[in-house]
Amino acid sequence: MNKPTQKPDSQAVRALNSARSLILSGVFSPGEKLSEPVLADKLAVSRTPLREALATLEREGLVERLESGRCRVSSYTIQDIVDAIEFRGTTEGLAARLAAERGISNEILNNCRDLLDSLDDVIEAPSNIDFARYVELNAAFHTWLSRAASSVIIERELERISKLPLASPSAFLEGQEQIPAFRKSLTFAQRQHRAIFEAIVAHEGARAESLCREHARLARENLSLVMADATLSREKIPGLSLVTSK
Amino acid sequence: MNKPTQKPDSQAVRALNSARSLILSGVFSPGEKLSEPVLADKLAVSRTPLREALATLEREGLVERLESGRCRVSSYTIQDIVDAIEFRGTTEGLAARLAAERGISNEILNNCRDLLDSLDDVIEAPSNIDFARYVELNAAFHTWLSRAASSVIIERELERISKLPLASPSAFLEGQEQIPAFRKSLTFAQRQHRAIFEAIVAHEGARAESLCREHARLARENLSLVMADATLSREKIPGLSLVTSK
DNA sequence: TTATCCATAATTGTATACAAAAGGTGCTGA
DNA sequence: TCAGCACCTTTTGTATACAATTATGGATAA
Repeated sequence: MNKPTQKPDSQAVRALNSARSLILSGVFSPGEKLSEPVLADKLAVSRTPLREALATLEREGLVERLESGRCRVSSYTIQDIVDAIEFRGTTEGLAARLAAERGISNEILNNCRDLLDSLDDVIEAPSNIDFARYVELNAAFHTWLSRAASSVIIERELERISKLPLASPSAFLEGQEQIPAFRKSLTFAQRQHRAIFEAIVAHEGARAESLCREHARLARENLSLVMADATLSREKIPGLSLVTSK
Repeated sequence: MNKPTQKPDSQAVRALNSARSLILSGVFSPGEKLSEPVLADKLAVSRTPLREALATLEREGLVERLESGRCRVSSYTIQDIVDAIEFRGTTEGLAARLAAERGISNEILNNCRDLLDSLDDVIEAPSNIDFARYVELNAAFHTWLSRAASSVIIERELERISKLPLASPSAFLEGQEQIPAFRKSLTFAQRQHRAIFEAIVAHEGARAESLCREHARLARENLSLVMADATLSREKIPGLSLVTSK
């Protein structure tokens, strides 16, 4: 039997999730100062768990602390986002290289095979693509990758990096739906997924690494598309409101 | 005029520094559970700032939280340390590659030239090497490197990575002093410093990157030396007490 | 002896009070 | 007009109290 009773979220966790989504959805603007009593009141928690939540948001890069101790919503440039994506690509590349060099168990390999087959099914669907399912499977592939090196350090770091604003592998997928070249892009991404996997299986560390880096460039392309296309609903993409033009 | 009056450390900062050094120096053993009231009493702060300090130590990887909410001193395997060093090398490599590709200002370049010259002076000293000075300059070089890409994201991440247990560029230098091959090792490291710098200047991104990775292998070698040599005073190296044999 | 259960102690999560510091505002004086 | 200052407000940092949860230890029964 699994545990049927899971303990309810603590106040700190609730405050964290609420505050995070308020920031990512653009309710608070970059640079805006946050008052602890005011925010605590809005989120219906006391200052103690709220301060804990703010500390977490600070390490996630959504908020920064001034010397005075006040909290401010972070602000990023497009270059910052590009750098964060590059950083993720490099670290995923490290994970893939180590996985290739060290080898991984058949069971874990098969997990990924199933994932890739499911992704193929979604993409080759005759009717419309089940978009939510693609996002889910894509995230699962990247989670698999973060674990492929069998290193708790690297898994932890990749999990952290994916929380950096707009650095996650799924960050720009939401906004992509209406873009014409969309289906082709997904097909290409899936080809890269397969290639990364095959390289790992074949112990081709260098190839696995550079494929991962190139794969991350897709996110960068999507960033460009999103920023260029004024007709796109930019506010749909969580965290994009933190990006300032300057 | 600079600010003559710097505000005193907060209770949270004092608690953080005290607790960190207690853990790194091995006063607390890996796996040991920490009681907030007891620790707060020992550090002469109340629980509120102590909890803040513990949250910071958690993100630094020195402490982890059980599902019950209790705090436990983290435990690492040698493989974990190897992975953390590899991760640092990869990220420093990214910083160096970006610096090479993007170019950097003459002023910043000259800062590094001065650093490297000073390092040469220390190493080529006729009498004994000023060890503390070497450690200081070496750390300065790595800080310079973290800034060379002109990316706040990468600078921030490298700063974080250097706080992972035993992943810092200076982590094993303390224990190296008595090792015979010591001076040769420093000379070799300094050659690598120069080569990394020259590669960045020449916009040779790939070379700068792989040199950084290879440079980080020195830390791995030192780790092996320290673990192999039973005569060495392992307790001198901060954080090594967190490494468990299994 | 070993497992189970209950009572007790200790621990964490949270709210709140208060002091110190920072920020803001309007007044004064040149 | 504008700089500087005093006063008031707001905000953060910290201690502490209390409730809910978790660990502990011992007694009891198989």
